[in-house]
Amino acid sequence: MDEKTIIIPEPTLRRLPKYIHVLERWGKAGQEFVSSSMIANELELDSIQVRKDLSFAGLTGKPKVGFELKELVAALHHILNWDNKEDAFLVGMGSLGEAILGYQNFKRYGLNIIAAFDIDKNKIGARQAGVDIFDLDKLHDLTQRMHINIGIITVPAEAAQNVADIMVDGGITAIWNFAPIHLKVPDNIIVEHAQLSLSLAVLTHKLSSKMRTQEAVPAI
Amino acid sequence: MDEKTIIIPEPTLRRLPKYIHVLERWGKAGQEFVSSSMIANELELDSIQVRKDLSFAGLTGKPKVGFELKELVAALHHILNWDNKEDAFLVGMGSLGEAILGYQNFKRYGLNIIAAFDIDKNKIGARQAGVDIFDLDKLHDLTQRMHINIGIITVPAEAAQNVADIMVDGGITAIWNFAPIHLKVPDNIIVEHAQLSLSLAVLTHKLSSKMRTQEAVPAI
DNA sequence: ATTTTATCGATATTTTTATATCGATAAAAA
DNA sequence: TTTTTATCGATATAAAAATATCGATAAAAT
Repeated sequence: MDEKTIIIPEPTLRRLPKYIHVLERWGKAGQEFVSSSMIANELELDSIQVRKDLSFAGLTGKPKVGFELKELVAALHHILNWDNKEDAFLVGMGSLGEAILGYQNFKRYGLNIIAAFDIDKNKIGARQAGVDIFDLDKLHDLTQRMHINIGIITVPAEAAQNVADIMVDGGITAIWNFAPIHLKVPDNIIVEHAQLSLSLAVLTHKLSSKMRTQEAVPAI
Repeated sequence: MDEKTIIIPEPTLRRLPKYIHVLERWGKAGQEFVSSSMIANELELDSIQVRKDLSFAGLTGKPKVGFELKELVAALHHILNWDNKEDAFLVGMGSLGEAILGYQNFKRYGLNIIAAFDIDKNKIGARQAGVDIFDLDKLHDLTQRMHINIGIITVPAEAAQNVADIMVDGGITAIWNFAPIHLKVPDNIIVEHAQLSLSLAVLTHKLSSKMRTQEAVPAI
């Protein structure tokens, strides 16, 4: 009842995986307690921010020692629903699709890709990373019959909207979109754009501003 | 002189590629002018926000018609330094590394990956997507000799810090990091984390909140 | 020729996010 | 046992980002 009313800010959501990653690493090393300041220090964040983010986990930390590590990891996983396995379909077996299929780590995040789709006859029927590749024709039917919630789009931009339409029609409720195009879907469908170019944009812009600054102030 | 003093907010930087993508699509279709509201409508954003973002391009739009499309695309490219080719090294020829190498589109963003590195003897010496794969041993020397600015890290988390250290030591100034770990580098080095898990976190959290809400309010 | 309209661009307001402050508390040190 | 210390957690403030307002203007419609 509480869980659904609390809205977690997106910037916080994006930091939670970072916390999980450090905590899991420390957990393997045998650590039992962690404090906000330890995490902040490791990730070069503000400890107040970390504490606020962690507060969404709903745990109470002990003064002077912090939080019980395993408990905290479990709570963070729960927030992201990474403690639940969720089946997904992936469409587009180009290089990016293959990479995502091959990247076993997603299973740790509860993402279980159980089938892939493409239009290329040479790919259809084959298996990749233990997953069968089907004809795109089958997407609608299989989505519906298997009650799949998550669809991953790794097709070229021109094909993406069509794939999204088929997914939505088949009952998919969340789309992870890697194509560089804004998908138009009904309001109740969740779309997360995971476009590498957005991240690259930040990098290249910062690099060029930096180079400009250095040119302006030559070696002292 | 103006260019370096104006700081562009990161949320804006992350939207610029989206604008570029739509504009290029429309440009191919023969469109000559675009308005903020057209873009906003297409991307489901606020037109005021789009106008403010576009203002960083430094162009003046005409009332009633908007901006000259080609001019705007060029200006946006320039902000991101995508009108300049920048050589880069990629380290880690796992599935993600291969995907990035194979994803030719990055060339459109000015990113030119000219060599790849790994520690796997079976991969070293081979070519992938027209790029030679070298022994990691060679990374430091080649970075230095070729004055490479951008390093891309696609190795497992455990190996990432070491690779980053070698890159920094070799003179790299910007790192695009795909490993799920926070890299510790000197202040003057730019690091952009492009971790898929951050984006997945937003998706899975939203999906689970949505499912909880639907459970609470069963079919009407 | 005049009015209407869609847009820009500047400034103002609101909302969101990040950061600071401070009392309370449990562990460690004196 | 008392003091010091590191932390939590709540509340307050500041900074950043998103959104609203409004006059100016050029194109289109009347």
